[in-house]
Amino acid sequence: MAITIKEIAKLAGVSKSTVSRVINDSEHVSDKAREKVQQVIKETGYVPNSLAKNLKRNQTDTIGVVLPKINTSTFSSAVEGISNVMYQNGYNLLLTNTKLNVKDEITYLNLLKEKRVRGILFFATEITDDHLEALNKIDIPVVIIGQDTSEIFDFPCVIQDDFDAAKSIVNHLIQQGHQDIAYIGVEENDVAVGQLRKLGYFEALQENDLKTFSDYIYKGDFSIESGWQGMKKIINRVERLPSAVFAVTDRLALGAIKYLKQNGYQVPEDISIVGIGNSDISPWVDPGITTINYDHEQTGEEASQILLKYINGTKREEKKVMDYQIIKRDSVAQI
Amino acid sequence: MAITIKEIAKLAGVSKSTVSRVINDSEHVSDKAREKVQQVIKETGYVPNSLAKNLKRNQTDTIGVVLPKINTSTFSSAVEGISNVMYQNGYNLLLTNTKLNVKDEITYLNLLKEKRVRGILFFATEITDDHLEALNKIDIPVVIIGQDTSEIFDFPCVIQDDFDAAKSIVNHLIQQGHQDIAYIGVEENDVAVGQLRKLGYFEALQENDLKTFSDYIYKGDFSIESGWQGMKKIINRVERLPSAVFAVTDRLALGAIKYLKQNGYQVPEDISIVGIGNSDISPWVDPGITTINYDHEQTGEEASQILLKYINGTKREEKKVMDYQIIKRDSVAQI
DNA sequence: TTGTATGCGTTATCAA
DNA sequence: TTGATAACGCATACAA
Repeated sequence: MAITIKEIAKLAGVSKSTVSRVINDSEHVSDKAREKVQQVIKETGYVPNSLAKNLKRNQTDTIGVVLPKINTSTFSSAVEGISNVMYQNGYNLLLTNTKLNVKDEITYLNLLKEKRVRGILFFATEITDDHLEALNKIDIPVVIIGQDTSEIFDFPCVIQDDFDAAKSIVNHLIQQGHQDIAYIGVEENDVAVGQLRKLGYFEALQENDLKTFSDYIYKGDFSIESGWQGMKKIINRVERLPSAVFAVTDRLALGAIKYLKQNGYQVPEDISIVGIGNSDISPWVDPGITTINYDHEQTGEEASQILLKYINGTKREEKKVMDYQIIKRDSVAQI
Repeated sequence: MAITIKEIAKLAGVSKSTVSRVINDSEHVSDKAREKVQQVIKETGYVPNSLAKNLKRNQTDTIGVVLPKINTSTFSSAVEGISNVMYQNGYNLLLTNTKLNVKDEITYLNLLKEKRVRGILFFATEITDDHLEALNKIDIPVVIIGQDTSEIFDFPCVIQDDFDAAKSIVNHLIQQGHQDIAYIGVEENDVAVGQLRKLGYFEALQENDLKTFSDYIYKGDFSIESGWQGMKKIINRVERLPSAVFAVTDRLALGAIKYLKQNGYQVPEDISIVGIGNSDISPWVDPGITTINYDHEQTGEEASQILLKYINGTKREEKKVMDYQIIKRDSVAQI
């Protein structure tokens, strides 16, 4: 059992109140008493019990983070950004990892409420009725990251413009002369990545009077392996080879490139490839991947700022759409 | 202000004690009272205040994690493993990110003490006198990850066998006929990566009566860019080209490969390259990188298990050296 | 400037 | 089976 304020008081020959005043840099403490108390604290290595402090103050300095997977650069970068901002503002991070298990999200939301966290940063993938119920009852400031929930919830959200970004990168392909563009994506329960990026792809094609074929469409998961598999499936079943491939993430693009190289195709000479996300390895692989850059760290920072405003009760932004840029590298050929 | 047990009691027409018993699945509650209380809890969305509970019980279910950088696959994978084990055992994670700032480590250690976390997982890079002082006073179970501190501290530690691993992979190069092997490493304040891996390199050379030249040695940081720079420096200053390069991480290897390809060298035909770490992208880049596999997720899990044992006061392992394997891919040629 | 007393929300002890 | 009450460690209003 750790040492308490009471014992410090006894050792220093003062009352608990005086010790408390010293700890909190309060006025009205004689230099003599202050010195004595500080000395005793140093000797004993006393550290105040923040449980008691927070109970008394009825608020904590902890921010809860709910995220689907930690070891993915998108999320870990965002957490990096979050920790930057939150630490500067005196908050700590309670991290909960749902491992892509949607049910756990509800569990964790309740856990965070139990912990009386000051606010919650919620990385959403899909939003179910259970989410609705849990979030509506939570009574804690929440900012949602990654999915546009502005029409469902009264909470602010921070999103990438997935639709526009996908459309832009596919348009870039079209501008380079590509007409037969295949698609390697993910399942559609993830609205932002699975649905919006696909819609962007279709819209770009449509606006340019281009057709797509079901042969050209592959949906898998988020793994690099899935990109490899997708490329394989497409290559093997297709009548006419696509001249370009739009992969909805850089990791998928990397897998696709690997398959092509292993099977004697040159990238971009034979087939061009683009991704989305600008993974940290994308400039370094061969060829460097042309992609959309989102600054995930900045997304985390932005979401944190919005949450802080929310907590402090000042103005409340409803929806923040993060910027993106096309990064042109060497995976696209002009034809 | 959230609703409290007192109000639940009033609404349910029972005493606080009865509500508490219902919450904690205690015996000695009539079905009628139980039902009534549960109903009120459901209606109000009441969630117990864990601050008060923990204060009363004088212990928390929180594990503190101190780590130098989140968005690095080594660390984020380890955190993934940690969250696996800790969640299963009913613990939550309080995450602190030092951003490679050693001074912050001390700050965070104190913060975690203030929070009365149940145990600490400490990812160490270097150990200073300040660390010694802080850790010796902490009075909370700590497990150190990544650096061998068994001779300095009375805390358990979980490490990779960096020396052996480096020696093995360099030996593999030698077995493939390489004699001129360059080194791309990191600064030596990081004992495990900066010192031990270099020592393993030297020892492998020495045991095989091979020489190295100062021209062959480059030390930078952990970025992919640094691998690129290192390769450039070595290529440009060397009299005789090395036939192989040992990079102390896969990311450094990736940077080195990029430089070589950009400058007309073929990997592995002209120069072979190996790394350490088996990054998730290493099988997918071109060529696939021959490397040492550490299972970081498992490292996190192992450290968590040890911490749990420590917390529960059962047997205490002093030092756990994690296993490794050589993964042979396509970045090494036989000569 | 200092100390005493009270309460934060919960659990646990004891008596009813 | 229930309820009143004390206690956890701290901050604070108030009295001295």
